[in-house]
Amino acid sequence: YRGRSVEENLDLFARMKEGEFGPGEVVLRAKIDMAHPNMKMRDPILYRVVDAEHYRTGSEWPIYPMYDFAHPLSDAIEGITHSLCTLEFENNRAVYDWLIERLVPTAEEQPHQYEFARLQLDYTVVSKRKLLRLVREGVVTGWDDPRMPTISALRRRGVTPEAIREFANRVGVAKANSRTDLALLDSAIRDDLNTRAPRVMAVLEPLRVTLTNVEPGEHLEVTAPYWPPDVPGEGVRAVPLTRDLVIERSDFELEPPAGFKRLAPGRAVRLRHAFVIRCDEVVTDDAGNVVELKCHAYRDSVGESPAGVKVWAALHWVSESAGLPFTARLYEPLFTVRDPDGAEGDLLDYVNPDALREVHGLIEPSVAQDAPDTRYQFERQGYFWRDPVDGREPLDLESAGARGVPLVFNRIVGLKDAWARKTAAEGSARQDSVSTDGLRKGAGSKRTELPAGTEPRAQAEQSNLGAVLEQLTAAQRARYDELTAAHGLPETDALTLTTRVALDDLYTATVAEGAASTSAANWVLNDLAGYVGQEGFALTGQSLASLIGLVDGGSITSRVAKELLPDLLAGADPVALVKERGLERLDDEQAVREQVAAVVAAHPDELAAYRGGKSGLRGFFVGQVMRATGGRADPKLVQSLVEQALEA
RNA sequence: UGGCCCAUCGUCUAAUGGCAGGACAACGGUUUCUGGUACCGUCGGUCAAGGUUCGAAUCCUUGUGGGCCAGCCA
Repeated sequence: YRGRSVEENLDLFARMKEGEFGPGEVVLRAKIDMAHPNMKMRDPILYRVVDAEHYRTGSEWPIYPMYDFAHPLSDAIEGITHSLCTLEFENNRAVYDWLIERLVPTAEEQPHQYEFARLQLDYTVVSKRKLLRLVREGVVTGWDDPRMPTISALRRRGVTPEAIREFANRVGVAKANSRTDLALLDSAIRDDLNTRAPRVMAVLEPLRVTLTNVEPGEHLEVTAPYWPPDVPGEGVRAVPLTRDLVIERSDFELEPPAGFKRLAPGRAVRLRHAFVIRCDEVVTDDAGNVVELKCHAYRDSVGESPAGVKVWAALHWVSESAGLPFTARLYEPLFTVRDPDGAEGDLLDYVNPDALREVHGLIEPSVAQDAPDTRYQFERQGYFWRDPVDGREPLDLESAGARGVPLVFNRIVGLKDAWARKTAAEGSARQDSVSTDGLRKGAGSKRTELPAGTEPRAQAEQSNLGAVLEQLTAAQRARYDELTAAHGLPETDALTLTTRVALDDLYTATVAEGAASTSAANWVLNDLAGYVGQEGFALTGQSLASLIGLVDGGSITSRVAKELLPDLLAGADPVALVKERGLERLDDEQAVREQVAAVVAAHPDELAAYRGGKSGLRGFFVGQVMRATGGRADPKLVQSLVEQALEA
């Protein structure tokens, strides 16, 4: 079909549009190159017949463009300048450019496609297909299940847009495939919520505390500020304080380990915002579990320290009779491995069964008066808000005391917990010493493991050269011998020239114009290899030879020569350019010395740092002088003068 | 196997060929009625080997590792 005439194709396309053909019968393709190394360029399909119901045109319109056709056209029509997409479309850019060049007349109007790496997160997957499977198979409750990495899930969990943007800023944009640590997300969320979440007290896993010297019916009240002193914000609330309280189970230890700063038998701690209590008696059940603490209250210690009593910590608490029962949903990473995509076997084998944990606790009653979308910090626990789907029933204060009020809080993110970190670290250290290493997954880096058999690399390369030489044709072999023997080029250089004809042509032309063979080879191989063969490459051997002459003869610095390169590639004459722009090398010691002095004088801080031992700054000074002279100063001279000036 | 892309502290990311810097994490300290916050400090990196250059994370070559492409999907 590639040979069919334009007229015939146009007619066929018109009939395609009229709906004469069914799906699969005909297709419109771009005639590019069926042998193109990039598969996307092998005559890509542009239009096909689709038998589908469109939400606006119904089944009237029968043909639809492929992505590769629609993308460049819609960009051009909409006046897009930079079209951004993810890395997997890199190969498609060739088709994009091919179409744009043919369809958009001027370079100024031509849009360009740029690719960037997709954001991937540790311990989760972000591919829509895989997330869909989690939804379909009921691993999660839906796309907005707070365990999911979707925007709707983050929103439901309580993460603010500002936190997500800040996270995105911290991650940045690059072309390297990477996988971001969840800690980066967590810290962005905490930074955001720290200044906007009022503090309240909630006990997630309650342990009963009875204050022996507070009467059963006695109703005390403390006034507590919503904000700590270091966070701007005003307002207070009343917190009921009664004989019956609860504290966090983890805030009491029968036998406190070293470093444990909380409540234990005989110890005293402060009830946050209230008085200090002392644990006098521990009540256990038949199985030996701690079920209740009987404590003495230092009732005069609100706002002051009781004399002669060591206060170990300040603990959050809630009145058992006045507090509101609630459910807390605690979220952990969705998967048990850092990279579930890369793990062997079925994805679902790595789902973390504890990604959602529900606990039932008590919260201070003040929250009943707040807007339902208030985000709180539960002191010493984390940031929470009421789940927008299951936890937003209007709260009736009258009935709030009654159990069964649907008060459901999501943990948005936990607070940093130095104590938990410490105990976890010690725990795993103990484990490691017992178990064989590697049981705790090797969190090691992606590429530190060296491939097996890299030892005898030098040898391998040696024999590799021999093997490559074997494969050369007779003509190539002759050329290789000529370059190594007659021209005196190193083996690797000779080999590259031998196998890359375009480079060899330029090299030959340059040498023919009188350039030294090693200089010519260095320039061609090191500085020009990336440009030779590109569109608009107009550098001749003559021009290169005269450039080399200028450098080797000491007329210009190599730095200036390299800066001239873009002009030379476009066909400019080096000698004329140097004359026109006044780029001759600056050898006048007095003039350079003045420049050095000026630069040193202009950077007193750097000078002090250098003299303080930051010797790398010498390069900074050299660079500044080179810049000041437009790259013209003889770098060796600059180097020695800078050294003199810095040591002076 | 071919073509294209990528490689910098444990993680993410900067650095017109001229100071390898920042954030997170970790570790230590100060402050604290949150083992939070804030502040100070410490540790730690250019995948490897060659080459070009006065000077290379940056340019060249080769190697290694990773990603993408062979749908009438996007």
